[in-house]
Amino acid sequence: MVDRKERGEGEVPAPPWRRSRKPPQPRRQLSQDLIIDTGLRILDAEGFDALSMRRVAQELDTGPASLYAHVAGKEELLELIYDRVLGEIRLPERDPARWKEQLRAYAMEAHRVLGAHADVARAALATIPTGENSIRAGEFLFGLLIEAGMAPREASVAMDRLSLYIVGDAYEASLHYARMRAAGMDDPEAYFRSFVGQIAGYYRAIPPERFPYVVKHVDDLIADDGEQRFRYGLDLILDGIEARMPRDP
Amino acid sequence: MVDRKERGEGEVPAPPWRRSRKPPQPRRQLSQDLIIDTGLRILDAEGFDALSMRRVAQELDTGPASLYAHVAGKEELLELIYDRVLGEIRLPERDPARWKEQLRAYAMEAHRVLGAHADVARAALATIPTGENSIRAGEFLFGLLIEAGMAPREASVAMDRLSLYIVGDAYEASLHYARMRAAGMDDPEAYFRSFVGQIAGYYRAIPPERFPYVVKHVDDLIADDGEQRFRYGLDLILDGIEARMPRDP
DNA sequence: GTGCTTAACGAACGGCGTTCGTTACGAACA
DNA sequence: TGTTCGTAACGAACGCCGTTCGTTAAGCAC
Repeated sequence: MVDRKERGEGEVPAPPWRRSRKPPQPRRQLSQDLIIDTGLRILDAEGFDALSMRRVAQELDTGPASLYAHVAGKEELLELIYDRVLGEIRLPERDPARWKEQLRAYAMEAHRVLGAHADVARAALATIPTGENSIRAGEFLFGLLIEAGMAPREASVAMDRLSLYIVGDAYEASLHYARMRAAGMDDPEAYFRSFVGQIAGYYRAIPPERFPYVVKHVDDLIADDGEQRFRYGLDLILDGIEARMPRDP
Repeated sequence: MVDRKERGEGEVPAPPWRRSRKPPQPRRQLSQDLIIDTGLRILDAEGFDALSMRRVAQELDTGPASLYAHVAGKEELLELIYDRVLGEIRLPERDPARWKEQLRAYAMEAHRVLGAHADVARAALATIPTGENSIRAGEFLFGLLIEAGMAPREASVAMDRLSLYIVGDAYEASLHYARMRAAGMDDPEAYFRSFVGQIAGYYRAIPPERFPYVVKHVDDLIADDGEQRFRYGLDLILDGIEARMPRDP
């Protein structure tokens, strides 16, 4: 069956069972890095729910199957994206004398980075920290606590709890972010006000004889924003760690 | 190809265009409660990923569409299940003099309940607490802190951070549970040992010149189990709160 | 130039949440 | 008692999803 292409009059179409010899495709060059970048871009721009293997593939002008040569699956992709974001965390030289200050600075920096890539936190909690940057952060925290005088075994748990707090808070924040997006808004400020208003209205409507404190202090329940809450909880934890440092005061 | 059922020879099937007048269906009686119960049962038995609208419907011998008369969608179903589980938390009479003790007991009780329904925590973080039982718990914590002398505005944040810690920890634990299930195991003890072994092996294989503390103290990093870690972090937070109670020391 | 490894790919599978339009039950009403 | 009617139940379908299979073709070693 010869198919003559290009302006031959009365061109006979190739029979359907004869698969066309493929138009000259340039064959995109994929790589794990490229896939991670693309995934992160989608995550930032459209949110966690929009991130799918198909969506990534589409962005790269290919089919979903092509990704599997570079990435084991969606879960691994999420872990890789997470570790890439962790790489944005800047770590100072360790200075054990100022351990508390440095621990706070680390937490705020991590909080900032996870906030900048809001939905990455949704991938974070699902992950066991085995990436390069994850270990890098772990070494920093672990080393800092040990050098400050804490026993390694205790330092391990303290580091773990601090990390859980940071990621847990970021996760919660990302859910609000998702709700905002779902509501079609894009100004966090406006969303915060509308959300807080809704909650306040709801709380004010519940029976005060059963839940007197909640109803009475609605305004206090919604007073602080995410940033202030994060700092408060962070200080709780840091003070607790300080109290456990040997020979501190 | 006629398949004649059960010894009635040559039974003529109804013509396809004549829709059968419906066999006498009892028409199951659905209800929101029944749906929540079923969902929780699936969650406990098969895990978060197994919970789907279709799976719930199948369990109730119906189609997924039938559920939507009682439940707005999957998200609402998850919130309802979560609130139901919160209902299992037993709350004591408030005794402000023993606020710290009661706060710890609450945390351990909540931890226990969320542990008993492992994957519910996966639904919990995604939820904004508006359920009856959620408010009940909030009223308890909020009231306890205020009666113990904390300003309502600060009590609000402290309660929020404590709750985040409890749920965040449960969420993390549930992910390990899911991994265990995915690995085909069903003994948490055995899983814990195998998991810890893997992590230890991995950490021991990383370059010690770059990550000296992590490599040197691998054994300390994997020493404590989830229960011990939870208590440690809980005490960090409670001590921090105590330090902020007016005229306490 | 030839063989071989392997990235890229098209198509399909089974599952998902949700919606649409229809059916028939049971209560309200005549 | 007979009829109407709101609505729970439902079957089917839509448009997604993650992943796998088998094929194709590009680039490299020889």
